[in-house]
Amino acid sequence: MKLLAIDGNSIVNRAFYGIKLLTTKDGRYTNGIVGFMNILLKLLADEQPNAVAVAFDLPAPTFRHKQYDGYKGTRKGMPEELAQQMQPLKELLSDLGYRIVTAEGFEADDILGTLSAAATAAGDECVIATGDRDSLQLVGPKTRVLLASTQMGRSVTVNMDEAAVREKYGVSPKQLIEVKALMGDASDNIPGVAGIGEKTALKLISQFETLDGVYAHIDSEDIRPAVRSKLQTDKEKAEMSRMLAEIVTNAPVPQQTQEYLPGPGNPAAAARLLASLEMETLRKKLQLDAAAALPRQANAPALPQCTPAPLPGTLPAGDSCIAPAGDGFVVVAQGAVYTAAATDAAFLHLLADAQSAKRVFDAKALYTLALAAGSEAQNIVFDGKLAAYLLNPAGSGYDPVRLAAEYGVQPAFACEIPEAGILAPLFDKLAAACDAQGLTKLLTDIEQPLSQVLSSMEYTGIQVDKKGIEDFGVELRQVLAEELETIYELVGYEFNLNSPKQLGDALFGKLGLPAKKKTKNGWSTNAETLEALRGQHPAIEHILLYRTYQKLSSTYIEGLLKEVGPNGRIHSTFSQTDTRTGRISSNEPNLQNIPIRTELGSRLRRYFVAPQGSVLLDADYSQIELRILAAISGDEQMQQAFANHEDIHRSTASRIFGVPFDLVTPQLRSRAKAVNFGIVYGIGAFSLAKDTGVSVKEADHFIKSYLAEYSGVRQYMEDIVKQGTQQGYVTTLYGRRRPLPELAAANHNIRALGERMAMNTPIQGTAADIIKLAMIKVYRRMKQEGLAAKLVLQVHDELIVEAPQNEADRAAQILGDEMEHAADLAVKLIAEVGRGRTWYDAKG
DNA sequence: TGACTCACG
DNA sequence: ACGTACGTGAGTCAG
Repeated sequence: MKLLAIDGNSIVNRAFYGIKLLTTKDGRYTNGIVGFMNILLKLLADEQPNAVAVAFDLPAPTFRHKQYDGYKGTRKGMPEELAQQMQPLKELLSDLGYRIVTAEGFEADDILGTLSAAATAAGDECVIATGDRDSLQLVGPKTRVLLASTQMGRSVTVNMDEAAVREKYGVSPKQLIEVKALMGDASDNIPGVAGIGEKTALKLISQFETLDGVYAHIDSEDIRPAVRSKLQTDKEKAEMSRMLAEIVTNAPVPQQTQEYLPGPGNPAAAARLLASLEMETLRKKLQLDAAAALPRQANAPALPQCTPAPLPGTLPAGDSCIAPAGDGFVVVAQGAVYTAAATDAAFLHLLADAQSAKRVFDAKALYTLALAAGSEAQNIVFDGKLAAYLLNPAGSGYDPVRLAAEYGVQPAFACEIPEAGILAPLFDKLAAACDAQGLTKLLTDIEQPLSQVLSSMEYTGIQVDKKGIEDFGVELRQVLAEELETIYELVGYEFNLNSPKQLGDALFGKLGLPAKKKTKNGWSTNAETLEALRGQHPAIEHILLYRTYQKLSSTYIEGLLKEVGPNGRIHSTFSQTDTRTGRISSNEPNLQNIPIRTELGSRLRRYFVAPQGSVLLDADYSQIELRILAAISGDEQMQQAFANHEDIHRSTASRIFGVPFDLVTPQLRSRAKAVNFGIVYGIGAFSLAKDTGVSVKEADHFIKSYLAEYSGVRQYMEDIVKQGTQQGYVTTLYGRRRPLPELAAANHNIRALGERMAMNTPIQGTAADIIKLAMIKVYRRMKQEGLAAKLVLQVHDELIVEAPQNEADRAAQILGDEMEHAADLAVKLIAEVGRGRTWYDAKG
């Protein structure tokens, strides 16, 4: 038999500090639980134990078995963020069938001591998992300690058996007790001998075996006089410490290894708990069924059964619920369940039927399905996926069954398709929750209409000049090869230049260049670092060039070519549920980060084209985030600057540097621009200094002048942080919410991050709301006026339309007008429209 | 899979 | 004393 005995408190502590703060959408912390479970799963896989015991300290011991005057039990209290996680963790472990072991008046390590002694006596093997070195004294012929520790920022587990302990400390595991008696342990309030540290203690014990041995040879020549006098002074303390240092083996806990064989537990309860803790990955790892997580009332009558049937050509009149299920879709109407494939004529008919109202999960996919079939989906009245996103934009993927478990939805009936029974009640619940949180208007007036626009954009795609991209690629690869050769020659040997680790070794190791900052795995080799090394070695500038070309070649040339369809167009996916702030994201490929800042990179935009006879229209908002800041903060200075059509960065420079408007130099303007950006991001002097190249002190001064000059902004920033802290979330102008549990963290850095997010999210999020509104308006106008012009891309503050030549004027007018009038703020919105045959030209 | 790097607003 | 601006996605390496 093999027993795995875990020091629950110690491991959960390691887990908590090793993983960034995670919370559920209602602000319950979960990172300790996640980390603990991951460690547990790894231990189970590595050790394959028969039995498992998880020992915990009891939260508030009423008495101590280690009686000692000085002992106040001053182990560092656990932070609130972790304390909250202990109960659910224990519950989860029990539900999974593992035995929790506690004993009044005994700490976890005493329980481990007891269990390992008992196991050894019974001839069983015992493996102890802990982060506490004290447990090493328990190592024996049948007991190993798996010591979790953090080395250079990464967590490692060291397997300690008797030989390993001897090797590391030069004494036997048991002798570690004697060592500790001498050196003491402040965190355990073990006094030891004053002035004797680990080194001396180890030396004494390796020579004299035990504490008694040391005192028996106190006059030995091998003990230096200074040490001798310390030993003599604290003899009593040492003997007391000897007792305290030894982990006890008589805790009142079951001693038979069999007692700790995992039981059946309660898998359904475990699944429900995991769902409520929003631990989807863990649920999968534990192989618990998502459907098992659905709530069931005790003694509830068996659910009525429902058997799926193929979707008939006509459906009984009435509303339906639709969701993706398996390879196809499930349709629930009038309490009956139907299945349908994406190409099913009956299904497409249902989608296009304007008479039947549909509540769906992922409307965008259905709109696209209909478009591909040459029709248009009608009367989609509710999208559960978008509702779930608005309720919790921090979610990681939205799945109906999972959401049902998370929201505690009771299935209406049982069905072999788990989605079927929960769909209607889930939609009811999500709709009610949106109502309760004031999100309904945002859902029905922005997100839901937008899903149709995005569907159209994805379906339309954007045309590219494939040959042009390929030729560009050939050119780049040629330069890359030359650069690579040059670099190898200059450095003196060949290595993988794409590996930051190998590059770091080359530059800072072989070449001996001064390393700036370190990363977890070595030296940082980012562009900023390399830029600072320019001129110190001829290879540096070639490496920077190589990096740039490599990025262009792999991400943009190869990445884009992979995605060009047979029609010569690229159909990116626009995700409406992936960002915390309400922005849209683009993937496969990402068309929102096509280069523009450098001449070479922006060449790529010449290959995004309009087909023969059409043009591209490009419209972007001018300074939308600063305009929003001016509007929502009510800052009169800033509003006035925009009303006067001033160059905002120049105006800011003039104010904060106290220079007449016309005397602002380009350098001052550029610094002011950096401050404006910084303000939107929730500024810090350090980062502003880094960005502008001035000293931290100067940067701090800039910020102070800015906030003094724009006092409305200062007030707004203070208020929004206060409000976010009180409410636990911040909102945009249109009521979009972002929960900010970080604002409640005890950790200063995390809280500071929360404050920056509180300052930035309403601005970034409101900008996202506004351009979404503009997209809907542009889409509707084009359609209403019978234009063939189509929206094809969105890049956060920029819209791109493909328009036939003869519609270009009209389409450009619609685009600009609708963008400028999408919102009515205290500050006017300005959109600048350009046109051209390529994206490069249209934006010029 | 996470870390690093770098492209965009 | 510490770490350090908001929001994304993709390619690459290395454990």
